[in-house]
Amino acid sequence: MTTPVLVAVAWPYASGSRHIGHLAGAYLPSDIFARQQRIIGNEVLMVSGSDVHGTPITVRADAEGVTPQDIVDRYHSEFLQQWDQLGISWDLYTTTGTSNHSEVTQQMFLSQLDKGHIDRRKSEQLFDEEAKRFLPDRYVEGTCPHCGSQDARGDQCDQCGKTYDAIELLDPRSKMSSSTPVLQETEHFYFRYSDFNQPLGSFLEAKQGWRNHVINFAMGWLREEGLLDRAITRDLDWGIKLPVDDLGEGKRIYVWYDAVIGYLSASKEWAESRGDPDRWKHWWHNPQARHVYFIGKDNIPFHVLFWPAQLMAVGKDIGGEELHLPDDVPANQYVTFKGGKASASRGVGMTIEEGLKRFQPDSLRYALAANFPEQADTEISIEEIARRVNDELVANWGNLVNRVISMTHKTCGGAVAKPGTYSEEDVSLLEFVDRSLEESAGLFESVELRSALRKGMEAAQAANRYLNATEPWKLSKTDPERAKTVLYVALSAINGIRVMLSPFLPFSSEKLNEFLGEPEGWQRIQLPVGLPIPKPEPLFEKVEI
RNA sequence: GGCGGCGUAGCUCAGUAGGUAAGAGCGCUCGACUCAUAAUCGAGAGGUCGACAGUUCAAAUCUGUCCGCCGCUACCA
Repeated sequence: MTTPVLVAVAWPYASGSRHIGHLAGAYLPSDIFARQQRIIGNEVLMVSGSDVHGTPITVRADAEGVTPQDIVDRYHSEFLQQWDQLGISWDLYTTTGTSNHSEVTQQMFLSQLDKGHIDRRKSEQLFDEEAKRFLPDRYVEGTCPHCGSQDARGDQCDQCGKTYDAIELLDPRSKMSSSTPVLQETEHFYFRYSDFNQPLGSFLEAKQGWRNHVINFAMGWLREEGLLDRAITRDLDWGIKLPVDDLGEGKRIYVWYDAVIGYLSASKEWAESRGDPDRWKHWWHNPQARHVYFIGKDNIPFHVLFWPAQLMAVGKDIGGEELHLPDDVPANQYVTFKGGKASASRGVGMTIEEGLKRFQPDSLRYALAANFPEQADTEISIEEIARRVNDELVANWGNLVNRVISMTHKTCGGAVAKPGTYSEEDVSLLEFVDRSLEESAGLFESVELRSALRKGMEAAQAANRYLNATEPWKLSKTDPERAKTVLYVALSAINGIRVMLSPFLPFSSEKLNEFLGEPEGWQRIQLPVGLPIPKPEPLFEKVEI
């Protein structure tokens, strides 16, 4: 039975280059999971896109003297190119800048407004008169009201660690113009997240098998003070227009309300583009569907609390049925470099571009997958990646394929030879491979990708061990028939292992598919006798650093 | 400050409901092999499981305190 699986992937912010941490946190795990789900026959819809709204983009645009759209275009095209190079298999990678996304966002907004889950409130905010802009906390600095530190950030003091509201800052300064911001009243729409504390509690309590840090974090948040209502509009001219004009000009829907809506709007866009506009309902109006969200841990509140609340709040207003809530949110923790969180802006770690410059895509994918921060923050470095590539990927899997193909040419004339009767060790190896396939399938279900990868590598190791034990290079002289059987078994093992590794290593797997054929399900299939095997060619290059 | 997490072999990490003498991969040492990108295979060395105290017949696993590190703390998303 096939299951419709929505693979929902965090929307990268088109405000700058993304780094290896983002890759290991969301984009790679989602792709690996999606590829495996496709092989086992599930109906995968994998969507994401560039998040084009938000203050950092407008600030950057101002700083460079270009338009926000220029910034968005620059990074969106950079992302597209990198996804292509990395083999990220989106069904749709779009942006939040489409008219479709605006429409869906406005539709949700109106529904929630109509149901009373959105209301209007006035507040006083810091306003930069020079830049003519209301200032998010992050763009204000000043003197800490607690410890007197001179350069405290707008929402938290790095010196004493205390948090506060930006309007409490003594001697506030705008980071945009260095002028002194003034308090100005403004009115905004608020989403009444507090309406959903109870339903969210029930929703989360019913969840089984979620990662500890995800469920702990969400439950903790609810238990502490529950969700507070949050303003979902801003005084901006960059963002989705409001579908009502109650607040006058100069207001836009704010990014963190609309970005998560991208999962739904992208699903609709995908359905529209394939000429089947209602197809999205197969995932969103289907209780049998499975929605898996791939995000970094910084995104947990948005996907485990805010987004489900927003979905609940529309009821049956979109498409006539309730919208499917998240089934699993296997958020990854952080990849760290020299103990610190990766950050492109602070120059910690490596951008995706640098990673691709140094390593082949499959090599980078392997090394990161082997180090996915699924349980805890995981330390990584260029040396670690190179080590994983040279001492594991090349030495174990790459070498296995190479040595077997090479021997197939020397003793079987470059084609799969007819095997004789299997010995005990032959059967035992193939059973090991088949068992590994089963076990890795289970690990994929629980999104334990690191362990799933290990299963494949263990099988490759078993095959290497088998070769050392059977010594087909000697048999070819003493017992050619037996040598052919051994090589048949070894090729059969490879035929199973490559299925297991293919979600992780799409490019090199494609090379194997060229002669072994596309995987037919999550299993090892019978190798046809006489199948031509191409000349050996290393699957992966060793890297030097 | 509050909340969450982490601290296990040289490195990167697993350790499921406390219970056989603490695991894996890589590295290292020794040995085997030579088909293979000096790759592979075997054996071995290596840890008072951050510290201290407690619960228990029994704790890396539970409790408390402490030390160190990281993240979040709602206007970064």
